[in-house]
Amino acid sequence: MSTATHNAEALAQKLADSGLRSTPQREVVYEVLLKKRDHPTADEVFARVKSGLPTISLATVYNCLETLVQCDLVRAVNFERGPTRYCPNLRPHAHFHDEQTGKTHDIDLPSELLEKVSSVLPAGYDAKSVEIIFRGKATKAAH
Amino acid sequence: MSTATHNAEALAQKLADSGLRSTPQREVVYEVLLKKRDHPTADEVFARVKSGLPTISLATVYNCLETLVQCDLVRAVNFERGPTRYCPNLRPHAHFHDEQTGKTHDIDLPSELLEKVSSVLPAGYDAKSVEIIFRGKATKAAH
DNA sequence: TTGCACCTTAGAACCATTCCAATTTGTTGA
DNA sequence: TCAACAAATTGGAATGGTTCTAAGGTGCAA
Repeated sequence: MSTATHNAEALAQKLADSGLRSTPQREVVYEVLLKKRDHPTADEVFARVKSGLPTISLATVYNCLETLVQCDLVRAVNFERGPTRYCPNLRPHAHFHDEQTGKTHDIDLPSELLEKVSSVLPAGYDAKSVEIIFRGKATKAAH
Repeated sequence: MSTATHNAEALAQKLADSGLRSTPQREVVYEVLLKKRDHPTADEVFARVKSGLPTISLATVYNCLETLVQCDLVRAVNFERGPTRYCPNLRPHAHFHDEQTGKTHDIDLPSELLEKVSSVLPAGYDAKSVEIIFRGKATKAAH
């Protein structure tokens, strides 16, 4: 079975879990995110998706991205006012924002660190998620 | 010397350091941020500032906020697509975003933790700043 | 095979922000 | 003191990302 087929089935499954349908648009949008993990904006996804599905509309791309976020297949990332970016990496990770290049890199986080971070919360604060963003420059490229 | 006067002088000093002038607009915008530290948007700042300076324009509020950020007197905060929020708290701190109320709380961070967090960065990544955002619900109000 | 809920689509509308050109204000040095 | 120049403010227009709306398509379920 090809990777694409496998992803499509995993997607169909997750969508079904939420009572939603799998559609060509949703499949292609998801494939595009998995294929090039450079935190694209909705516009960039739109451009990439069009080569496989020329009649798709921008509104649909927004809809699909929103759906994927709801189904926990994709994370929406916002830092620095500007377009939302999308990330199919579901492992716990931080983002490193390179101020020179504007590129965003994923940084894996040991679960031990996440616990440590959450432990600074005073009583009465119940965090469902933690997001960590680094800003600076990357002197060498990473994966 | 009143607090307001003291703040105004600190502001004038910081502005002068960058070769900028202190103006009534900049003073009032800064006062407004210091007075109610609830991470207001530019629009909210605009509304609050108008009571003291009825002829100020929204464009000026944006300009002043940008200036204050440049002078390191204020932090601009962006999470959740939506308007930028402004925060006069300069101590290292994280933000806790209460998903029920939409309110944002400051969480002080021990410098020891910041070091720990930064230590997860692989070689080649040089972080100038770290931002930490919690999301969840606050079962009791804090400060 | 008809009905109905879900999806997609194009374009209009929206909202936060930035840009622009025209004043106003402040500062400097003649 | 004043002229001249720079810095700052203003209102409105323009922009860019996103959401809304209304209309048309698609596919499962009785």
